[in-house]
Parts: sequence; C-alpha cells; structure tokens
Amino acid sequence: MARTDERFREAYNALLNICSSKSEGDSLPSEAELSRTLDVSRTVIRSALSRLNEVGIIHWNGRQKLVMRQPADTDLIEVNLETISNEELERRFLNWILRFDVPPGTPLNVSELSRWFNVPAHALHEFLASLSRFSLVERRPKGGWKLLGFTREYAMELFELRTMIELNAISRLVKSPPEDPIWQKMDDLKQKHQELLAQINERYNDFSVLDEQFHSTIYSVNHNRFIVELQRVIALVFYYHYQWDKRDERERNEAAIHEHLKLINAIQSRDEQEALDAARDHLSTSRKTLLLSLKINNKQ
Amino acid sequence: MARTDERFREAYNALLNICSSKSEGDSLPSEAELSRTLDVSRTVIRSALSRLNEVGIIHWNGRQKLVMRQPADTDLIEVNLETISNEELERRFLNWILRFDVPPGTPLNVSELSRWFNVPAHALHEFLASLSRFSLVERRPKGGWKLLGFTREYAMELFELRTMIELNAISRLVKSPPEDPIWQKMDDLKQKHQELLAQINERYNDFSVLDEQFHSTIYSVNHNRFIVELQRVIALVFYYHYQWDKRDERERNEAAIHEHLKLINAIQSRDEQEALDAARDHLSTSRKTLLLSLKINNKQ
DNA sequence: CTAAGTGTATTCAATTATAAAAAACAGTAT
DNA sequence: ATACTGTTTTTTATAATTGAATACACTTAG
Repeated sequence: MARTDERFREAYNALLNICSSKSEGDSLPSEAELSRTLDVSRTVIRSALSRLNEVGIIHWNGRQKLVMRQPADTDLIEVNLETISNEELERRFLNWILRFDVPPGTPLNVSELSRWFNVPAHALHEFLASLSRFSLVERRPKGGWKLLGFTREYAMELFELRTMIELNAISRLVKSPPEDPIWQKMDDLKQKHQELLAQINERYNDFSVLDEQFHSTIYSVNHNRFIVELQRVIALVFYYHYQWDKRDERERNEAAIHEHLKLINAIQSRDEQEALDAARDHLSTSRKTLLLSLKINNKQ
Repeated sequence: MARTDERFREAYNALLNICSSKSEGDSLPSEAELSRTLDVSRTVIRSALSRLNEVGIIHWNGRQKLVMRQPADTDLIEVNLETISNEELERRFLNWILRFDVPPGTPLNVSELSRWFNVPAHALHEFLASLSRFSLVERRPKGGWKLLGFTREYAMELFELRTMIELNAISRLVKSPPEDPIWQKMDDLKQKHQELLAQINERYNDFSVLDEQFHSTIYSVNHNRFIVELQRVIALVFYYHYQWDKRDERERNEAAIHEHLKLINAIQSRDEQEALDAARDHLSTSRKTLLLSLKINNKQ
C-alpha cells in the first residue's frame, strides 16, 4: 500500500552478487561507496545489508561488514518489472486511437486504459497531461479526460506545421558545409531509392521504411529540441496513418520515389529554390493522399 | 481521506437558493432535472436532498419533494475554493523560474511547490508533465522532477522556432483579403506606434504592452492550434524575460518602434519580400538584446 | 584534528485505500 | 409508454501510507 520496493530488491540482488565475488572473511566497502556503485540511496543499502545480516550471509557491526558465507541461488529475491516505457505508451496509445478509429470526443477512461496498457494510472495521467499540449486530449470540467482526436482539421493543422518545419530544414540542409556527413547520407538514400525503384513491383512494401528514413534524415539537420519533439509526434501520427491505407499502394509509392529523387537531386545541386519547390510538390501530394484517406475513413 | 465534497457543498447551497424562490408547500422538480440545471450528477442531488430532508427544509418521500420552510442564512454550508487556474499556475511558475534565476538542473520539489503555488499536488504534476513537452522540465530517473531551465541554448532554439512561426505568419498576413479586419487592426497599431513615438521620453514604459499587442496581432492570422499553443509559451517566456531587463530601455524601445513601423508599412503595401526582410531585421535585434541580457544575468 | 564512515531524523514521492461523484441499470408510478 | 426514483457499479480525486532519498549529527580510524 505504498511505493514498490523494487529498488530495494534490485539492490539486494546486486549485493548478493558482490558477496559472491568475495571469499569468506572478506569485508564489504562502505555504505556510501556501495550506494554510489549501485546508484541507490544509502537507506536502500542499509536495509539490504540489514537483511543480509539477518540471513547470515554477512556479519554487520558498525563499519565492519564481514562476508560469512557464499550466497546461494535461493537467496535471490524476486523482482518483477513489467512496466513499459513512455515511448512505448505513446506508440500504443496512438496506435489504439488510429487503429480502432476512436471517434473525437470519446471520454477516456483512465482506469480502463491503465489496465489495457499495463501502466500505473498515474503514469497514464502524466502522459495524457503531456498530450494535452498537442491538443490531442483535453481535461473535462467534471474530471476525467476527453479525446479530441485526429479530425480533418487537426490533420491539416499538423500538416501545416510539418510543412513549415520541413521547408525550414531543407533551407538549412542545402547550406550545410561540404564536409558534413549529411551529404554521404544523401548519396546513400539516393541509391536506395534507385534500387527500390528498379524492383518496385516486388518490393513496394519496403517504401514505408525508406520514407521514414528519408524524412528523418532531412529533419536531422535540426538540433533544435522543440522541433525534434514536434517532429517526433508528427512522424508518429502520419506514419501510423499512412500505414493502414492500402489503396493504390504501389502506384503511390512509385510516384513518391520519383518525387523523393527529384528533391534529392535538387538538394545535391545545392539549389535552394528548386529543392523547396520539389519539397512543396511532394508535401502537396502527401497532403492530398492524407485528405483522401481521411474522407474515406470518416464515411465508413 | 478522499476527494473533497466541494461539488456537494455547492449543489447544496444552490438547492437552498432554489428552495428560497419557492413558497412553503411547493414541490421541487425531479432529480434528473435538478441534476441538469445544477450540472452535477444525480448522486450529488440525492445526497443534498437527503440533507435538506434531515434538516427539515423539505419533506422528501419518493418523487414528492415538498418545501417545508424557507432556508435561513445559517443553513448555508461553507465552501472554500481558493484554487488557481492552470494559466495562472503557468504564469506563476515561469515567473518564479525567471524572476529568481532558478539555475538549470535544480530538482523540483513537488510538495513544496504545490504549497508555494497553492495548488493540489496532482495539478502540479499534470502541469510539469505538460511542460516536459517543451523540454523545460524533465523526469528524474529516481523519481521527482528536474528543471532543465532557460539556458542560452534553450533561448536560441526557442527563438529559432519563434522566427519560423513569425515569418510564416507574415507571409500569410500580406496575402489576407482586403476585407479582412486585420487591416483595420494594422492601421490602429500604426497610429498607436506613432503616438507613442511622439512622447517616447515620457511614455517609453508603455511599449511593452504595445509590443505584445503587435506580435499577437501578427500571430492571430494563424488559426492553427499547435502554432497558437507554441506561441503562447513563446510569448510567456520572452515577455517575462524582457520585462526585467531595464538597461537602455528607452533607446531599445524607440529603436523597436521604428522597426515595427517599417514592418507595418511593408505589410500595408502588401510587399511580402520587404515585410519579411523588415521582420528579420526586427527579430535579429530582438535576438541580440536577449543574448546580451542572458550573458549579463549568467555572469552575476 | 580531519576526513571518511555510520546512526538517526526528516522530507519527499509513488502507491494504495477510500470517500465522493458519475454512470449504468433496474424497477416503479403516473 | 415514459418519466422518475432506488440501487449498484464504476471511476475519479485525494489522503494515508510506506519506500526511498537526503540532511544532519555523531563516531572512529588514521
């Protein structure tokens, strides 16, 4: 009925390990040193030592910590950590919204979702709070959360931001110094695109990965933390959305490869205006596809 | 040891009010209707009715709810709501960071801060979680929060984003149709600037308000929720920062007014290129000022 | 005497239990 | 048949609880 003693358990097992590496009669380092090496507080070290003392693995008296016997496998205490990371939660949540077409306005049930995603409720709270900055969810006046969701307007507004960021990135990119590793990456990407184009009938499915790689390479010239963060969300949302639209996939992908190649060529020739034009063309195609897929999904 | 009964208390007092408006022997509307008009759940209505029944103000039996006597002032129950809004919390928090020069890396003490700002701890949690999207704070591995803070790099990166958004807004602005109310606003702003310039020696302090007004007018052409949200934070951060830099204020403000007027003229003549150039000049000045003030503050 | 180490007390935060509120459901009276 | 009430279930917000971190006082070895 309080926080878990996961840290204690891990520290205890780690101490067992340290005892194993010593022979009987050796003494352990100081509490402060142990706390540094195991990266926990001295409190945790002390309670673990105290347990070791009880079990008889060490004899602890003041600053004397003698190893009395080798710990056995049975001395290990269980530690179960099956909580997922924040990124994983984000991935699963967006997946859920987009995959199951959760309609905008749906009230979000925190306790249900936390069971569903296997995270503590307060972690979900925190996550929803952070999403509220992207206007994807909203706090309801009487408590609880509401999904604002991936509406047509939302998509278009996010797209506008994406356009802004991407064009900005391209302007930077063409001005990169010749020794920048970005140029090598561009060469690689060009070749990969050409290879894929040559076998487009068999391998058109592989485009989605290449597409993400391409755009994230362009974005990578931004070392701006805000833009990186925004880009992360943008990528997630669009990536997931495109993933389930399977109509005309081969044709769409082939056209996109041509657009990418045009953009790569313009970038390689350091022609800012041409690169921006090519990028605008590509974004415009992408926008149309997105709109179409939204229209179809909403009609279902 | 659970949530507050604030809703109950408010509903109870509201019901007293309703009873006052009736005469003895009248009956109250149905539970469902009361719950709709007071905007609380039926559960709350029922517990309030039940209390009213106990106190003898009404006689409640099934769907019969007779008013027995007029409620007196002493029947009111106390309800203390002194919690602040989310915007206010945000304002206070940024104020605290910038005003007291809280150094980056400072661990944030949630319980202390929640006392300090007079908000429930979980509200602060939520707020910090949402700020983490702007990389202003970060969760520490061992629990708790850490202030990442307003470093030089942070300011420059935020400034880059600001530049991007503002230039984008100006491009849109010059393309606005002639009937758009924005043009009237531009006229007004121009006049206000000229008036202020005429009395700059006495009124240079008033510029800060006009400055915010000017930039927020430019931003207002964006109906994009992300950009609006970003702009809100940008405005807060920069506004607060400029507010405490009092060196050469008169000169700086006078120069800024000239830059604003140049930009306004370019916008009014619908010359995109010239407007963008003017905006870039102004942003560049602003950037220099910011850098200077950061340098001085960090040296203290 | 000093520095490193230990003992103790205090503070903070993650979790849980619980009361308040909402919502769902079933039944009843008009 | 519909609108209302009674009851139960579920969910949320908060306080109590306990694990962990930290600060401080004290001790001992060199």
